[in-house]
Amino acid sequence: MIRLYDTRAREKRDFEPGDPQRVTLYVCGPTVYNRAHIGNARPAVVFDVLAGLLRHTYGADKVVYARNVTDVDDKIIEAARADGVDPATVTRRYEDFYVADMDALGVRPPDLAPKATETVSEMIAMIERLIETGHAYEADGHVLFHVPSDAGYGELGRRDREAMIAGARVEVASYKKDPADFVLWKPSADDVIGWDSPWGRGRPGWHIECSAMIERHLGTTIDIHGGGLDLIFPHHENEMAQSRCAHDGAPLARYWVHNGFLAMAGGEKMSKSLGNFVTVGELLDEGHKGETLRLALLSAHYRQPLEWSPQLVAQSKATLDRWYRRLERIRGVDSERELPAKPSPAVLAALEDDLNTPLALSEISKGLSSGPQTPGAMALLGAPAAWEAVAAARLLGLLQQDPVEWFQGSEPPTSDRVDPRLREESGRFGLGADEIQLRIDRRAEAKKARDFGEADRIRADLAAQGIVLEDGPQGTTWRRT
RNA sequence: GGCCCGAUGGCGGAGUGGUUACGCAGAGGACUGCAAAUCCUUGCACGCCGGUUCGAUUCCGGCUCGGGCCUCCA
Repeated sequence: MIRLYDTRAREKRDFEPGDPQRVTLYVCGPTVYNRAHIGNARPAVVFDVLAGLLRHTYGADKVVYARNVTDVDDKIIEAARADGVDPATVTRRYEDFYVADMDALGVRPPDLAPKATETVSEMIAMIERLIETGHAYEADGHVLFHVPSDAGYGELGRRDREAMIAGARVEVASYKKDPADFVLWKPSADDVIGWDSPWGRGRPGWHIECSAMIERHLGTTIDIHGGGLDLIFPHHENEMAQSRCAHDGAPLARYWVHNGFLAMAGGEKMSKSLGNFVTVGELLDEGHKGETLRLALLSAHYRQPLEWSPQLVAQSKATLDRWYRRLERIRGVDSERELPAKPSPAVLAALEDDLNTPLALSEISKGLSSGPQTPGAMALLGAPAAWEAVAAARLLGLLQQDPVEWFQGSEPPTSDRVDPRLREESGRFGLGADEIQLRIDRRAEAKKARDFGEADRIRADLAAQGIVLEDGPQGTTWRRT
């Protein structure tokens, strides 16, 4: 039984889907006008793990996971104007970056990635329904949702009317009937992207986008709606209100799941507006592997704050190095010897308890250490616990690579599409495998001649280029640091 | 100001009314020509003040500190 902390109930609840044959998950995706920072990647990774768990539990073909792309937004319009291009150029560019960045982090593509610009007619239809039922009104070219018309408003963010009005620091537009009313549709000037509508040429407000995309692709009431903590109010509150009012009171989602934030050194939230962020692309360009970043993101419980630091990344790398060595050992040298296994029950239990990834990771560590310690013996003898730990790691999107590739791979995942040859020439990847083997052979000869000075020189020279040699019973192996 | 979180060893980070987290780093040992890796051993903890209890890091209250939302933001 999966248990999830439901933001609306403010407690962990047993998860029961409306229809186990079709479990629906919707997560607010990126607004594509700039590069994703590592904090933006947290929900993508967290909900990727949740989707994986749901698929494991209900069957891969029983889960529908949608993560939208917001490709119409005032920030996009600004960015396009600044670059002198049209918005579609901006959104295409950054959507490609987003897909590549998430792929590097091992985030499996969602089943559906609906775009706001492709759902405008549904938004208009939903707005019309809201007007008909008295929950929205047209004013001064805008259409606004009338908050007092919805008795349930405020239940997610736990805000009463006074609090909302007191908190509204923004100047209240004169055309609003109530200070809490929010925009469903706004007019577009001639030189701004827009669509024809019963209220003139304009564009949708942010909140209606998600409501319409959910309705179209997943249905009236979905099982889980996810996103970052900061979306609770106003975004999700508004989404919830719109959908409920457009659907005769049917709730938008059975469970609301929100991830906590990443902080930078000093504990302050990482955010675009504060400028204290590091992008996924930058981290990849520094040579960090996507799986390392993924492990770092999963090292804290998803609702807890997580301070991003070089130490966190280094620690994650060290952990994965160890795990890959164990994988190498339990598997032996022959990759064909992989035994099929189910994820270990302890790891599943941890994940089922509100996605307790730190505990899950700890169980994986324990599992990988179990069984006979002789190379290859586990493959022959079974060592079920170790194999179950491997399967569990893979459920989390870790240990996806071949160990040889992990340690010796010359092609770190990269964000931009740079011709690999250019990087090779620039010395970026250092020595090739053949050259390294040549030096190892030369060192072996020196060792045989008991010329340890020369042997150590070769080793030190390689080390300076990021190549570590390890002498084992079967000879010398190497890896990149 | 309103609402809401958090505070665990050198660091990261779970968990629990009385017993072990786990990982990283450190120390000692084994192995090694020396290393690296690996294995063994090992030290180090529950913000402060009260309360409940036979017993609290764990429950309750208060305090302090930190953070988030209330405005675009994952």
